[in-house]
Amino acid sequence: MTDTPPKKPSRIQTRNRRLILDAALEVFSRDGYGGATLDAIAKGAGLSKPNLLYYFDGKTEIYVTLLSQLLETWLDPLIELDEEGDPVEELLGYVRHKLDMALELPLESKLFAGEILQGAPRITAYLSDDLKPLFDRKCEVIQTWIDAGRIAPVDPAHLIFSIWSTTQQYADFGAQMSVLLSAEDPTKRAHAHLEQMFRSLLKPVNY
Amino acid sequence: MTDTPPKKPSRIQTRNRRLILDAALEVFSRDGYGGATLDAIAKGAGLSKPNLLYYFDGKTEIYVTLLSQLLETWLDPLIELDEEGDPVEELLGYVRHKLDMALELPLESKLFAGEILQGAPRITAYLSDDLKPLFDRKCEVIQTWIDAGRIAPVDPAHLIFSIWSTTQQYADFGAQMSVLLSAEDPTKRAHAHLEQMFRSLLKPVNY
DNA sequence: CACAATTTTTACCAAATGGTAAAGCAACGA
DNA sequence: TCGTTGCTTTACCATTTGGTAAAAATTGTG
Repeated sequence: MTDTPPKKPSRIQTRNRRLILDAALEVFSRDGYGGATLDAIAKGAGLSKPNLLYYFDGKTEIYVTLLSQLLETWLDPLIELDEEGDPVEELLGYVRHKLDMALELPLESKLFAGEILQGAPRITAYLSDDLKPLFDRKCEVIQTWIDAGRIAPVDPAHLIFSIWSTTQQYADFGAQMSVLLSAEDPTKRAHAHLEQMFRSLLKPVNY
Repeated sequence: MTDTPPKKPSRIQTRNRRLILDAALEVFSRDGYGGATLDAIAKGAGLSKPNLLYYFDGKTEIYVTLLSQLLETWLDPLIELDEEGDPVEELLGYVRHKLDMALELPLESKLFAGEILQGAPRITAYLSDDLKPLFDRKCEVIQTWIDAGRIAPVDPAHLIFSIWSTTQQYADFGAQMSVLLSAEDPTKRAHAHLEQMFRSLLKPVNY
C-alpha cells in the first residue's frame, strides 16, 4: 500500500480548482503562455497567489491541465465520424460539429491554436500518442469511401486539415473578422458557407 | 523647419536594424509577444541589450515595426486579384500565391496569426484602415463575378476567409502536421488539394 | 590629425514574476 | 472538546525583465 491513495477531492477543492482553471483559460488564451502571469490568474479566480499554488504545482501545471482536459473534448467529434453512415453527411456533420465547438468554445480553440503555433512544445506526446492513431484511422475510413466511389477522390489528410482550419478560424481569427465584417455576424453565414464548400468538394463525380 | 529631418540611415544602422528585426521575428514568432524577451532578441542579433535599445525604443516598437513591414507583404497577393482576369483562375492564383507565402515565410505567418489570436491589440488600426477597404473592394469584385454567373454563388467574405485559413494553416499548424504526416511532406499535396477544393467550389453551375 | 557625431559597453535599477516558508484559521471526526 | 487535517494568509525571496545613465570606443569629416 505504498501507492498514493486516490482520495476524492473535497467540495472546496473541486470548486477552487474549477475557479482557477476558468480564470486560467481566460488569461492563457488572451495573453499566451509566456504573457500569462500567476497574479492575473489568481486575481481572476479571486484567490491569492500562494493559494493558487496550493492547488497547482506551478504555472506550467495549470496550463497543461487545461490543455489535456480540452484535448479530450476536442477529439470527440472526430471519433464520432462513422464508417457506416452516409459519407458526405458524416463529413458534413463533422464540419458542423467542429464549427459549433469553435463558436461555442472560442477560448479553448485559441488556447489550442496558440500552443500549436508555438510548436506544440508541451503536447507533442499527446499529438503522437492519441491524435495520430485516431487521425490515421479516420484517414483510412475516408480512403475507403473514396475507393468505393462514394465521395470525390480527395486527399484524406488534407481534407481533415481543411476542415480543422476553416472551422477553427471562426474562433482563432475572430478579431480580424469582427473588423472586416463590422456589423455583421460571422456566425450567420459560416455554417452555410462551409456546407456549400465541403459539399461541392465531396460530391462524387457523376458519370 | 521644426520637423525632424529625414536623414538617411548609415550603413551600420541599416545592418543592425536588419539583424535585430531578423532575430526578433524568430523570437516573437516562437515565444509570442509576451514570452519574448529583449535578451533573447539581443542574443539572436549578436548585440547587447542596451545596444538594441539604441536602435529601437522598446520591445513594443520592435514588434510593431515587424508587423507593419510584414503586413505590406501580406496584402500584396490580394491587391493583385484582377477584376479583368478569368474569375476562377484569378482566385486560384490567389490561393496559390497565398500558399506559397505561407510555405516560404512561416515565421511571418505565425507572427501575424499570434497577433490576431490575441485580439490584434496592436494592429486594429491597420486592420480597419488598410485591410478593410481592400477587403471590401475585393468582395465587390467577387460579387460582380457571381452576378455575371462566372463563378458559383458563394459568400465573398467567407470565401476569402476560407482561402486565408486553408493556406495559412500550413505555416501556423505546421507542428501538428509534422506529427500527423510523420515522414510525408505536407507541401507536396497542399497545392493540389487546395486547387481541387476551391475549383470545385467556384466552378459555375452548368445548366 | 583633430574634433564631432555615432555606436557600443559597463554598470546599474525598479518593477514584475514564479515560487516558498511558516504561521494562522477553519472543518471535521472521535 | 480536542486534535488532526485541510485551507488560507502574511511575509518573503531570487531571478528575470524592460529599461536607463553615462562613460568609452569607434567612425566619419574637415
